[in-house]
Amino acid sequence: MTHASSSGEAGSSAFPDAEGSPSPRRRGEHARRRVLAAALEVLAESGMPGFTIESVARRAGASKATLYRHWPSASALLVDAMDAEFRPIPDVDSGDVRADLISVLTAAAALFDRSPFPELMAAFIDAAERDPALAGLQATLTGRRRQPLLNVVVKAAREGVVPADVDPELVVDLLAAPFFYRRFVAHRPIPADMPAAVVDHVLGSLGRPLSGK
Amino acid sequence: MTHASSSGEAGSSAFPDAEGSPSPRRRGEHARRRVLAAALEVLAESGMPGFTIESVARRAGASKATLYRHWPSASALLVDAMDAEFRPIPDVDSGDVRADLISVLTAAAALFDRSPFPELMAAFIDAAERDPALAGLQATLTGRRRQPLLNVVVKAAREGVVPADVDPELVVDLLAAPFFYRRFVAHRPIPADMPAAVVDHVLGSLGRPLSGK
DNA sequence: ACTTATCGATACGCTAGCGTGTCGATGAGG
DNA sequence: CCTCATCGACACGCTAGCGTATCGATAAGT
Repeated sequence: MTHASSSGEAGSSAFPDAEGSPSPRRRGEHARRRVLAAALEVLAESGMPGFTIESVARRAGASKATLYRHWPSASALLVDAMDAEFRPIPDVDSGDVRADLISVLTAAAALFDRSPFPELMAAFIDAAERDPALAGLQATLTGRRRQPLLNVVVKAAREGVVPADVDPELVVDLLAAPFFYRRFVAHRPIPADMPAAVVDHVLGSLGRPLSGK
Repeated sequence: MTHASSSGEAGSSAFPDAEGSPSPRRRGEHARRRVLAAALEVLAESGMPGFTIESVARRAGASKATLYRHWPSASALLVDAMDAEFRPIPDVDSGDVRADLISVLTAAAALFDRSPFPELMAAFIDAAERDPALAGLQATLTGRRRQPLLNVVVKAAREGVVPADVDPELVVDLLAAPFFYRRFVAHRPIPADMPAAVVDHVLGSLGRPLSGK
């Protein structure tokens, strides 16, 4: 398989290497990268309705034939582009759990204010709803972005800063979710002190789990 | 103006009444309702890319001319359709704050499993990102759906079940957000006991606010 | 029963994207 | 320096949606 297929796992990012030729020409790599970047630009600007082979090719200064050479469909192209965009996020570990959480969440909140992330995210949410390959990729990418947060929470649990019987994944949900919710659902502003407020609420609940469960 | 314009406030839902005729014929109401229902079906099935005047008309068994008679654009039609779909949610007040919260969240979580709500929501998130009228409508509709939760929280604060100095809106965010996040961002399942777990975490944090704020 | 606004159907020219195919140009590997 | 895979460009027939216009049919109000 020479390109990311819409049914395959996310993140292969394999070159289009012909199986017969011993040492394939790699001139295509430049074109490929330009197309991936153009794809994200188009998606951010026009959303799924405007995400079109012709439109991406035009933006990339590439020929349609080149796109079809690399990807079998617009959906497959989108998978590759999104996978290339969202790289892993660096970890933090200052020793202070609260500070680390606030730091990560503040960085994340900043993303919501800067193009093209929110537009891409919104378009991707819609697309993933109807394309299983995109849904799987979104799950993978989300897990990737959750990792630093999860690491801090797990470490805190190991050190006893937080009770060991709580589900770390749920804690990460509680921490990260409000920002997505405000930005994409409620459409209300995210104040600068929101990361601290969220962290304090969640940490507070973990320090003193309810008895009446 | 005879129809909901894309720049107007949400929820006018006015009939198309000609200003000159004293007693306008209202046959159009049937057609109008069929079209609104069809619009939501199409949107849920095909997302924004497939949300098309022709497609909606076909589904509604209506003529394109009829659609253009009622709405100036596809966006205006979408505003009306979404506004008609999401009616206010009934309040709950059993006297038990925890039980009330869990009840509302469980009902909400059930929505995520049943078409066409999630598909509509996803499509709407994308659409609202690029159309200010839709963004405003989404904010209005979201506020409408938050109301029951907000009432419970405010009541709890008034009764002292919860400290009075917390921001009720933020509490509602913390309660509602994780479900949207799981469904549309993380693409992970929502277990049956998640509403209780979320409520307990959030209530726990409110019962014992952090000192280090 | 008559009037009349609204209806569904259908047709129009137009644009845009699709997916494929064919060029000559080009640039990296041998 | 030569070769050949890949490139960009362009053209093709096709489909789908756009927005407008014009019909006779229909059903509500009088």
